[in-house]
Amino acid sequence: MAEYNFKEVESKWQKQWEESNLYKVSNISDKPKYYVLDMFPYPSGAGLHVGHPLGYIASDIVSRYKRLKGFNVLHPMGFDSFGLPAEQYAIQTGQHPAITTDDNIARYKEQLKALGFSYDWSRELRTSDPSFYKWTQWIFKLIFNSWYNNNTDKAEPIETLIAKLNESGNQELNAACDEDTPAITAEEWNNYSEKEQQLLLLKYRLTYQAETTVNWCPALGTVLSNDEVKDGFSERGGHPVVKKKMPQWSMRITAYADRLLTGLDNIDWPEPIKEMQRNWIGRSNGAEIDFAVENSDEKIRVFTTRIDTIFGTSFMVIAPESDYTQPLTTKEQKEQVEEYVNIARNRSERERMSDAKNVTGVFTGSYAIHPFNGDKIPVYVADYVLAGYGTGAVMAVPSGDQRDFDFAKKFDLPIPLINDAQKITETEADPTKEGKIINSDFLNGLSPLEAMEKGIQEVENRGIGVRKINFKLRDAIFGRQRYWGEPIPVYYEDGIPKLVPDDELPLNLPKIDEYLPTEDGDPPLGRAQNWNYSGKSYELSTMPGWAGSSWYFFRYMDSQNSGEFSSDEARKYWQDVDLYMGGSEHATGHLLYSRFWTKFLYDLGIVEVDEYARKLVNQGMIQGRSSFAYRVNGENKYVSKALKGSYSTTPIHVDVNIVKDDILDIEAFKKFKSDAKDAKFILDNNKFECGWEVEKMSKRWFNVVNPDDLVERYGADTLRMYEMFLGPIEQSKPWNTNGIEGVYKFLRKFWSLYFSTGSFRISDESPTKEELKVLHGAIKKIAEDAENLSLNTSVSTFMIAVNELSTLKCNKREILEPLTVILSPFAPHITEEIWYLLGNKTSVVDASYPVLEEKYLIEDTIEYPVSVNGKMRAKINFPADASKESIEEGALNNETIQKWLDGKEPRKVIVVPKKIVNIVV
RNA sequence: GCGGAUGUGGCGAAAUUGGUAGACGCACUAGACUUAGGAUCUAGCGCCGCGAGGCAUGGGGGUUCGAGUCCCUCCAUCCGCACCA
Repeated sequence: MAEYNFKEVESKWQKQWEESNLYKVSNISDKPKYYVLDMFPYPSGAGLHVGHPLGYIASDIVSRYKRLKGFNVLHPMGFDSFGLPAEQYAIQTGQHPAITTDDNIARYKEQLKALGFSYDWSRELRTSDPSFYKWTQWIFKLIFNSWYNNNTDKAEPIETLIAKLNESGNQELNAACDEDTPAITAEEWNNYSEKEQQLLLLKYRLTYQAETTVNWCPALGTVLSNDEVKDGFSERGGHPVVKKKMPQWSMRITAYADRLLTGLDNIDWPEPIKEMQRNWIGRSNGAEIDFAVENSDEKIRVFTTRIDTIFGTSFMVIAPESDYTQPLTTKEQKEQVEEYVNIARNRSERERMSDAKNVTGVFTGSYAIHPFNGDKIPVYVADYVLAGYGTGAVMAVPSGDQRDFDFAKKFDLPIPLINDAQKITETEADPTKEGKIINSDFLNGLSPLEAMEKGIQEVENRGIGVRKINFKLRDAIFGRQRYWGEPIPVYYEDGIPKLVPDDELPLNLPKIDEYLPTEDGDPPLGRAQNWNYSGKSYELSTMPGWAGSSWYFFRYMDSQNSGEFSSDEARKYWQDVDLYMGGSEHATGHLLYSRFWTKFLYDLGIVEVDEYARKLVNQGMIQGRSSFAYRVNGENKYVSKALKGSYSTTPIHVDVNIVKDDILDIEAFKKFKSDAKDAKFILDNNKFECGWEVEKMSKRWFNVVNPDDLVERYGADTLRMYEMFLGPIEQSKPWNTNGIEGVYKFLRKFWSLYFSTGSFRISDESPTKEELKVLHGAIKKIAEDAENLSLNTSVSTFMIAVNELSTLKCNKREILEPLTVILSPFAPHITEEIWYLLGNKTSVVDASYPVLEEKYLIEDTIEYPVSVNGKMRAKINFPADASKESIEEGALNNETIQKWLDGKEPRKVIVVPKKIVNIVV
């Protein structure tokens, strides 16, 4: 077999690997552990496209590299198999989503296996599998049975809360709870009925059911979490979303806001992801202040981060949905306010956002009293203030805040200046933090920063407010009115949610005959027969998509364990993920929720770590690169790109699979587009060139490139290396198959190093210094690149090494065997075959990474570029052990240099060892 | 508007972190071998110039003997957030 036959080689070894369970990993090992995790895919019907494997290939290379380096590597794969598409397909066809899902997974696995990934498939998991969601339900129960103690700053079992309530009520409690939790004494608590007690506990539980404003998507018939809504539309499907009040299961993620924020400092994640999470959590420091209301007992409590500007308050604004609205509206204004509130309430998110520039609002008729100077301040209702943030009311400082400014202009309210550095214009406020405070009584003369501190102190002294930290983060809605998700292990007794006992788990998803909501508007589970716990109905909503993915990384450690979430030994050994590879689109969803659950499990002592992924790398998105042929308007005629300027044309999408190097296969095009079969083609240089544009990879634009086709044509090893060669892993880029030939050519050249005159022939001669230098140079560079994931340059390094060895006609075992080993993470099949041909009985996977010998890299002489006044002149060789002095001496006395110096004395000589000699005249 | 990232040949990209810019690959050009092949090999390939040489890392300015790299400023593209008080 002198010719490299990738088909034969790849299928042979894939079969071998599978039969011998080569990639099975043990939880018991003396080796250090390394855990490489890919974000598991949702198995969609479309199969993998060429963008999906990008991260998988990179993580597989790292896994294989770490194995060679002597680590015990956990590298699992599974499927996030609950989700909307399978359910919608079920609604249309009646086919059970489990069947669709199984089919899709089978196809995904086939595709993944064809790429030669070193996954331990014995650990495969699926979130929709009862043996997996049993533990998702188990965690749900733990969360339900916990509360957050702000004093200890961790979650605790609900029993400790009950003990405190028995003892002293909730007066001394410092806990995360609902806003409307009443203050009660121990006596009151003890006099509560069982039901009343349970209702109160719900206000503390880390997952709870409450009437909440939710994102309701009528088209999908379900609620969505904040991160599933983009610009007022659902992320999946792009349907409009409205705000609606509904009783919903929620997770009290807000209890963890601070820890989720500070935890970011200890993990090696990309800065943009950390920044997105920081913004999403949105911590801000400030104060809450009470404003009295004229002729009323009401007080308006506002939140501000700029208490230094309090003397610039010329009006107040409350949110339309705010509880203040009703009591503050006077009789005269009632009609107007109600009308406004109604309009505001019925506007969709989308309308509200697109209309953000239009300032609207209505006077309530009430006046607040400035707490420091006693001024009368009119109170307005306006929808630019949100009910959900802070207190739902603001003190408006028009000179310092643009929204307040716009409002003041529109309603002709005063705009007092409170800072000597403020420069406001006709249209713009100035929120400066420079300058000194003016017109502000006791704050005068202070800098804004000083004034903030003094203001807060004063407010606290007078007992009219408190220092306060606010977060943008909201509790996460946890229920979905869908079928294809984990059942929530809860039933209802007398309207109180009760947990299904552990020994009844998993609570299996029941069979139903139709997947639509019931006639009464209940979720699909309302159709299930016997969906009850000894006569008491189970919860009808299911868990959201992010439930299973919030903890799956712990399950891989011991995924077949049926008695435990995972064994202590397994978790103690694997600890956490060393490298997590996945897309940045999960920044404020999965990547935040999973940190939350990990911290929770850590608090309960179930897991050992409070951050589960040390290092995260985001692979870039692969975009589509659409090809276009230019059709002459009004004629059945197409024109090559370079000539289209002379015609009036319309670009027509062309299937990228019939275009090579931007040259169109015209015969294939005639078949692709039936109405073009008699078309004329105006060529340029005998070729028809297509234009191209970057678009999302989608069937619609005929720009989907399927990895199977490329594996068929070039083999998995070529595709793997080409995807890495494309550019830095973190970078998004359009897919372009141009250039794959170069990698294919490389592998054939590599192969031919081992063959001469048609047969495998390898020499046992000792290598020359030059050959050793090539090898060790490669070992060094590849190891460095693998450590910091510069996999694109490693491919280049291999190409250079193979080219050089090929030029040197080197076929020596001592060189080629180690080269095979360092290439094996990148091209596992071809190297496995070579390894076998070299006479090894075990897999190349079990080889160890060759030891780098720096001595082969050290040169006898070093070539220094020599420059005069910063201008490069030539390279001159110096002995490798030359000192700075001897170089100066040598360089200055060099005849050529003397000529450049033109007889002048050098003013300065700079020698950077191994780098440069620069002479300044 | 706020936050983040990125700008280098015809294209994808390198650049040991301040030291010969464009490695490696694609495309292209010329040649060799060929029972013409989508095989292989050799050479060329940033721009201007016959040449010596000059100009080049989004634009402008600065620091330095020396800047793709550091500083200031402007511009463009992409991504995220968006009435968060």
